[in-house]
Amino acid sequence: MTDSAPVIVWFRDDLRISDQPALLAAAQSGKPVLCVYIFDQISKGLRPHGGASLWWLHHSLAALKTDLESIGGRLDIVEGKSADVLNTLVEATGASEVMWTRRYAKGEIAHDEMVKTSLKTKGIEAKSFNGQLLFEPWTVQSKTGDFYRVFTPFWKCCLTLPAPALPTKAPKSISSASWPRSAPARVKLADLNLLPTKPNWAKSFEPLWTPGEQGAKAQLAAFLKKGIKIYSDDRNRPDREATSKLSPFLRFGNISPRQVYYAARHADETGSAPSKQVEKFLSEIGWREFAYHLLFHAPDLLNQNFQPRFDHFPWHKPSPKIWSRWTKGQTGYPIVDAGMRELWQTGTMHNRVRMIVASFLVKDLLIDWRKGEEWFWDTLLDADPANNPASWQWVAGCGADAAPYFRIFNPILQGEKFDPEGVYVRRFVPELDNLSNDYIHRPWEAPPALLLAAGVKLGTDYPRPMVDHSEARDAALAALAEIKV
DNA sequence: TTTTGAGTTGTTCGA
DNA sequence: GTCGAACAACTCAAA
Repeated sequence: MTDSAPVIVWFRDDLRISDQPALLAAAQSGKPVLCVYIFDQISKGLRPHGGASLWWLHHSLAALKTDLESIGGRLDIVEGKSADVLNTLVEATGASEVMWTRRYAKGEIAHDEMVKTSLKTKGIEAKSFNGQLLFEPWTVQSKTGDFYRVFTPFWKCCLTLPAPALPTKAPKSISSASWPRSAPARVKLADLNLLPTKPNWAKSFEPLWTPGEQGAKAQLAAFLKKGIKIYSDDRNRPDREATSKLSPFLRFGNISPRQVYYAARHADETGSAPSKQVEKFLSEIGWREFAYHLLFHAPDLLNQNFQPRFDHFPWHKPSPKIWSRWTKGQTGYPIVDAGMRELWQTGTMHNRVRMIVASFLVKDLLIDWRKGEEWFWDTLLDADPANNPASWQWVAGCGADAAPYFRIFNPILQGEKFDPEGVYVRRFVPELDNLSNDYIHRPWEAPPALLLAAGVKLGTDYPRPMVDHSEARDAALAALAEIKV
């Protein structure tokens, strides 16, 4: 009996088989391995997935299943409370060890700690590994022993630390343990009902994304071939193709940050991409690290203003009408509307445009950043427990950054600067297709004859601006002045 | 110990 | 049309 005691690998946000330290350790133990995914939307402290994430999760699990089978393994899926499932499973299987990749949100840490303790009382060892970050949060600190609140010194410090471990290959083969009758009931992936049906709003995602490890590798290869070479120059241009599009893969661990980091370094070393471009890209991976470290050290990042003086900020409670104009991309500012519609149609949004739409919600409409964060959490394929709140707080001005409070994005200027020919706007706001470049970011200023010729009837075909930006800016500055220290 | 300078992502105003 | 200053003021490293 003890000979066949299996090792359980508990998969969570690490849905891959290469550079997967928990899986590798299990394979190297020489014991039979049980690969388990527990679909858990109910345990206290674990944030339920948003809608778009569920779509990605479904396809990631399908891919992981195939990948595990290719090395002789299997993926068993169970629905329920993680702790209950694991406890029943170890009893049923007589497992000696449970292995997993660490996660860093407040509730996740507490939850996994609880699981670890309850396994320990049964004499079962739980081993956790780092597969999610380049540097563990407790290893990066300033000279005073505190955590960093500013990115540049943070990233500088990271780069002086011992280099992250080199990525490892997938185990060549694993021997699967059987699933005893007394173990929790397994479910088929399809029975989790992760995919939208009525209506299938994810249909437009399908041609754009291939979730899973193979898809991640293909995406990385495509980026290394093209985007990374112009990354620093073009990354802010939503009308061009320079971003990596790796974020949802990283979110679900279809690829590890170490794999991305070393692939980019390699591109630099072999001269296939200029250092300047690569360094900029690596610093973006650094921002992901920074967000995770902030979340670890300031666990209430999701709900609480990082700067407490914002606790008294006079947020407006949006009417359903106002709210739907932002979410549906009907604000009357073309760059904002293009972004919100891109999000709805593709499950992602260009980084530059995320800042613009977020600034518009928070500064022009004076709506609490937490509302925006929730919307993004539900609609983004890359909805990330650290990046999402950290970035929203950054835009709102209450986050970890010396962001001057007067940094309020002007949606017209931003559009003209980063989408000068309106290529991006026209893609997602086709009703403005025939409007000339001069007015594509400010249609309400276009001469009536021009609008007529372009077939645009303001207020009918395309909305007038829901607020006057200049007035909204003054209102935001006045509100910000109220909470000045 | 204190001081100084720089810090992802910006905008407006007036010369 | 371009350019610099001003907007307010915290963190962190280096001098």
